[in-house]
Amino acid sequence: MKSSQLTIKDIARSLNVSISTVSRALKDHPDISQETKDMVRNYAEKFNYRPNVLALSLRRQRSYSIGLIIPTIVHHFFSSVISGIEELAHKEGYNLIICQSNENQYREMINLQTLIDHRVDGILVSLSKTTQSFEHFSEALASGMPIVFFDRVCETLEADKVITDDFEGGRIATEYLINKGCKNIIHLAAPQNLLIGRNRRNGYCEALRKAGIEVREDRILKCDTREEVQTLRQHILNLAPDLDGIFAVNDSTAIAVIQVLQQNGFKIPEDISVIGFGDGPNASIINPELTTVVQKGYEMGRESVKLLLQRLNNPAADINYQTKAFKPTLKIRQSA
Amino acid sequence: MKSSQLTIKDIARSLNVSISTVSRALKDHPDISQETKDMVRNYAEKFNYRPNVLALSLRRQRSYSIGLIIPTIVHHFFSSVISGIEELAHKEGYNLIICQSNENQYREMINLQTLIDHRVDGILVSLSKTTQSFEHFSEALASGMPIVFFDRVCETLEADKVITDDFEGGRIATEYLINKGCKNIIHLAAPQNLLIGRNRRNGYCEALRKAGIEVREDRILKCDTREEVQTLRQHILNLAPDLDGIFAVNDSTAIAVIQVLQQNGFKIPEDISVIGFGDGPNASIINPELTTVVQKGYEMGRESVKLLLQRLNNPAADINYQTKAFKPTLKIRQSA
DNA sequence: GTATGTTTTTTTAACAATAACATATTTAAT
DNA sequence: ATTAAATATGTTATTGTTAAAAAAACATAC
Repeated sequence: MKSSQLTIKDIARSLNVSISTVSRALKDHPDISQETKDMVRNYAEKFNYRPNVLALSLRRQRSYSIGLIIPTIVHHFFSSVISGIEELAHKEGYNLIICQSNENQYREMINLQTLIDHRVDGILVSLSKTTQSFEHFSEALASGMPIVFFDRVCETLEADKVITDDFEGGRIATEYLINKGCKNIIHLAAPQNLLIGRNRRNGYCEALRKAGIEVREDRILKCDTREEVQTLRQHILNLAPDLDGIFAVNDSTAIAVIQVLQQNGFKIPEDISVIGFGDGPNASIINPELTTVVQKGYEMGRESVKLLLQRLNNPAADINYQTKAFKPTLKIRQSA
Repeated sequence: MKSSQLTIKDIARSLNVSISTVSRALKDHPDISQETKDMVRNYAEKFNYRPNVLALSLRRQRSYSIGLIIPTIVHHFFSSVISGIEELAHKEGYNLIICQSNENQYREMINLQTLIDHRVDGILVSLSKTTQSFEHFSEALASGMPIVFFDRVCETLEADKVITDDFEGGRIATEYLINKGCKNIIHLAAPQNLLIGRNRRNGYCEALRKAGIEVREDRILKCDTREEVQTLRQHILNLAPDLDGIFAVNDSTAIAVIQVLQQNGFKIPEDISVIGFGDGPNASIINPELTTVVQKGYEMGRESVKLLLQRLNNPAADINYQTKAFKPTLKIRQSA
């Protein structure tokens, strides 16, 4: 921004009035005469005056921007969330500062500090996979920074949260497999430090228990990426002959197993039924199309912003933290 | 940010020194005694002083933030670009304000104004599909705002640009089909107001011409989304018996045609070879895996930031605009 | 013709930080 | 002892904007 923008000071000088007269004229303050208002506004319009948001933020002690800390941007679910956040935030006059933690706790801490330094009015966070301690967040919360956690949240942090009912998701997926007649179902699970990991797993266990099927630890594998499926390839293939169902913690893992199994002669869903979690666009590209738990990223993004704005607009507010849980549904296609 | 943060003023008051002494002590100014420096810095550290970036930006007339206008976030290529941008920008001490144009020119104009209002130091843009006029950008450029366009750029705007060599991409894809023996190749094209649309198409035409194959207008269909494939479904199926090759302007369109063709008994690649453009994760999920032109989103994002920073750091600089073109390569899989 | 009231405008301070300039010490050199 | 230089600190102005307080300017009433 070389040729710096026009300021009210410039206008004041040109029009031979004081700075505050210009300021008030522009915001239609009743003290200013119509004549002066017209003069100022015509001038402002003519030379395309635009208020300096930085100065406003400093003055108002409110920046009208919100920060986002997200584990990875290149991910269908997360990018959907971002899209929902961006949409509503801009509609409400806030702008969005994005930080990527890259699934790294240290980066997450840096990101948080950056956003606080930039005096954002509030922060939206989905935890990184490797985050094991939460003091950085509890400190920020204690200092009065409004934070809304979404999807990957922490049980012990008291704050507003937006989640998918992951337990229910795991439960209905597994129940569906059981109803289809599956008796030997493995679960490809997310890291158990993540609440979503534990919840989906617990939902899986609950469904088995309810059906009177023994929950076996050796049938729960920590495996939540395409790459990990490759790593565990042989192990999975060894198990496969005894299996009739797989519940994977996300779509890409589900798809990766399907591919591995198919390459080794297993028929999906005839030999083994597979269910994923997420319902991204990939789900309808794989053959057979993937049966999966639907997770509404865009809506979750919007809801997170809603909760945040609620907190921003309600004054001190009774610290009555809300958790909004989205009920997952099962999208039935061909893989199970 | 209720309990407002500590300021140098607070420190000055507590320590009974002047504000500027604190300011200088914190930045290790040689005029300040070691004693005072230690005192101030200990205090600052103890009470976790953090400078107010807003005030700094205002003072320095530089915000250390850059803006991004992107057509859609939920898109593998674009989210890869965002990821690359975020990565480098933060590494270089800039933060990133994201705006989504939603393929809408009006939104794009609003986004641009928002970013200018926020006094970002520079802007990164990929044009929306519907953008037909470019005055908003040329005005901003004229006023001295550094802008780097990437991927979807405009020929007539003088600015730094980062692109894929789309002509070359279209050419090598089509050439590969021809070498495989295809003689009846259609092109599913992007809107022709987009330069990438024209370039990919021209590359396609060039390859045909070089091989002595007639370029037929009725073999170029405007069709660049999954949905449009559905709309043109019947038309495509009518053409199909005469075809042996398809070059689609992006992966999702390629995949959608493959699915439509397969559902109607055509064998890919035996009956018809299909090539896409992009090389997203979907490409290896479809069966047969998609042969496609590789487009490096992450790298393009980084390169865009590099060009922008170059311009920000070079003073007035001779207006010597650069265009960085990434040479595309063909990732050969099974669909062609 | 002064007091009071109303309207309109200007001045000042503030938001957080910094740079230029000014001032007060101390030290060193003559 | 005097002065210059070096050292350390404070004051003021600045960035762009707004709000509160102050001050003009003008009008009306007695």
